[in-house]
Amino acid sequence: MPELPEVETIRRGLVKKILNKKIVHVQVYHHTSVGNVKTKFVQALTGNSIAAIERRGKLMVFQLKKGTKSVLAHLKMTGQLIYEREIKKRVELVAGGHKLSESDIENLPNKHTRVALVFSDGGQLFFNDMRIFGYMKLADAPVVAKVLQNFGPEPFSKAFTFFYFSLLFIKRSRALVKALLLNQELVAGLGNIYADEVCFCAGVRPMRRAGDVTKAEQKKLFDCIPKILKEALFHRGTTFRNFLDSSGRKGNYTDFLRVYDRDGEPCKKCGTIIKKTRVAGRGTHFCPTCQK
DNA sequence: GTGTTTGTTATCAA
DNA sequence: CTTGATAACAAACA
Repeated sequence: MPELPEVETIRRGLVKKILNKKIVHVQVYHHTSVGNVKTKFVQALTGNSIAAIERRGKLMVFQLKKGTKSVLAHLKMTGQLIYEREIKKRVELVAGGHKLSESDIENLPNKHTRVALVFSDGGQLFFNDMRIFGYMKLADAPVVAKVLQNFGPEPFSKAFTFFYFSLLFIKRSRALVKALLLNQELVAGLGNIYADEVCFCAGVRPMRRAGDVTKAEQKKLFDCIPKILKEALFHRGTTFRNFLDSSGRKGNYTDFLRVYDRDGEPCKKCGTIIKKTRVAGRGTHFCPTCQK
């Protein structure tokens, strides 16, 4: 589940790898992944290059150099954006005895590859997406602006203030804390993993009503959001199932998770067995002792 | 065959 | 119109 730390890890990797490189070939293996406009997609990208890569929440915006259009890339649940250098260099690396990850050795494209971009230096960017929820879609400036407008503040930005955050608990007093954290229009970038981790960090149960959360607890949640996300970003994200970064490497935050996917295991803080339940339609993990 | 996984959106009720 | 709850989507795996 690529959430803010995973998407940001990918974005930073891609900035180093593909920025301003000429796209010489575009292969679309699955037309719905590009919004059913395969021909337009190929035409807009071929001969063009990516001038900037921005991120808003879990959405990446690839700004094209020629023209005013951008490509909106959303990985949803199982999307990957993996860059590989030309085959020759990979063979040399293997011959040189360097350790490579599974996906470096794996042959791309594979059966889940939906789009491939080939650059003039021989590098290739593969968009893999097992479940086909994700997309790479062309969008002109007004559409991009409209889409970005629907996002709440970035947790690392100045716009994310405690004044704003605490107001949410009044305006959305009947919502569950978990639902509030997952709502991209309120706060951008949290998904199922980090919503649970933030709740543990703050000592608040995810199934509480926002209106019942005290100011002190709101403050803890507010402080925990950037804290947990920064921690995860430092470790290059969490690989629960599908996540790989732009080099095909797994995220290292998996070992640091306190509650997510740890049901039946002892709490790292108090030893109580972590429980799993369903909140806001999602699998939800919490420590019955540490979280009130 | 069944249940489960989740980001987002559609749909419905209040 | 707003808010909140829930189903649906899609593919793979235990």
